Amino acid sequence: MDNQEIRKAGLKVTLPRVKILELLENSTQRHVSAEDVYKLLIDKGEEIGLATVYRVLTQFEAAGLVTRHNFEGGHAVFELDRGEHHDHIVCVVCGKVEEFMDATIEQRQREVANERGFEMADHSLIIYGRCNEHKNS
Amino acid sequence: MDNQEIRKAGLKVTLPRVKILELLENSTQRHVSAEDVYKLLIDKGEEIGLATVYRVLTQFEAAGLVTRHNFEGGHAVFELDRGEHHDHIVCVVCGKVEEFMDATIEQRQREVANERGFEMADHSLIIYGRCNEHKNS
DNA sequence: TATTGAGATGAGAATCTTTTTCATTACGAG
DNA sequence: CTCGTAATGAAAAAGATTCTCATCTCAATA
Repeated sequence: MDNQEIRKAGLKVTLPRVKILELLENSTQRHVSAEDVYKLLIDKGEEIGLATVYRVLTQFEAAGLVTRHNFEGGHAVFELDRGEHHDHIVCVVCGKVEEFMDATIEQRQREVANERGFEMADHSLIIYGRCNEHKNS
Repeated sequence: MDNQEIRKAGLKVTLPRVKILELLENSTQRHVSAEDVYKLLIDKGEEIGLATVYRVLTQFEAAGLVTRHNFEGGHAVFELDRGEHHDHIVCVVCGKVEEFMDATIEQRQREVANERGFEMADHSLIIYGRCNEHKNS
């Protein structure tokens, strides 16, 4: 239940927070911007402020409920954390995003960090390329 | 010589472009924002506009002279391309950035892309962790 | 269940980054 | 050296995000 997740994050269970979390859970789009969340909620007839959306998403990020991605494009997108870690591959033509997880890469990253005296906490890997439909363009 | 690089990129050799390229070559900081470039040049007594800095950096990126990174922080940073590709490992405490290149990871990335029908054009890998001096914090 | 105070919200202002507009200027081909 | 095109700078505009502050709401407790 949503309320538990919010409470576990040390946040009061408020209407805006519940609405945003619900939307993230039910959205067909994996990656949504703050603006997206705001518009989707407004379209659904909910009453919410853009500032609140930004605040809540940042809190959710701090709580580990969502991940913020700085893809290209000048604005951040958020993704609900469903437990399974993965990286992204983005088509530079149509913007399609696919997810993947590769044990070899994960493993080597940890090793590379250690070799340099770092203790890996997290990482961000984005592969840019042309998808099947746009290999020519 | 700088002028050759600019000319090769299909751009006219103008004072602002030369100044920016010189600065990138001589800067001690590997990663600079457009704002950084602008301020550094102004401080050196050069006459340049911020809009020009943005324009030129974008052109340099398109020409493959520099790489734009979307680290966290809401603003892009640029890095002079010195030929050798590399990825980054960033200390989440002090912000120190080190570079690395790992053939295994590079190789697997290409494979992962192909497996999914993508033709890899580029990629961005950033490992976040705690460096030697901040493993405890 | 009513009270109440800390924390949360919404609207709009403010801030920051980046892009656009447009009149002026400078490169470089001839 | 002349001239057309591309480049520049300043300021305005646009876009993303944060801040301010008066108001409201959750949830602990009386």
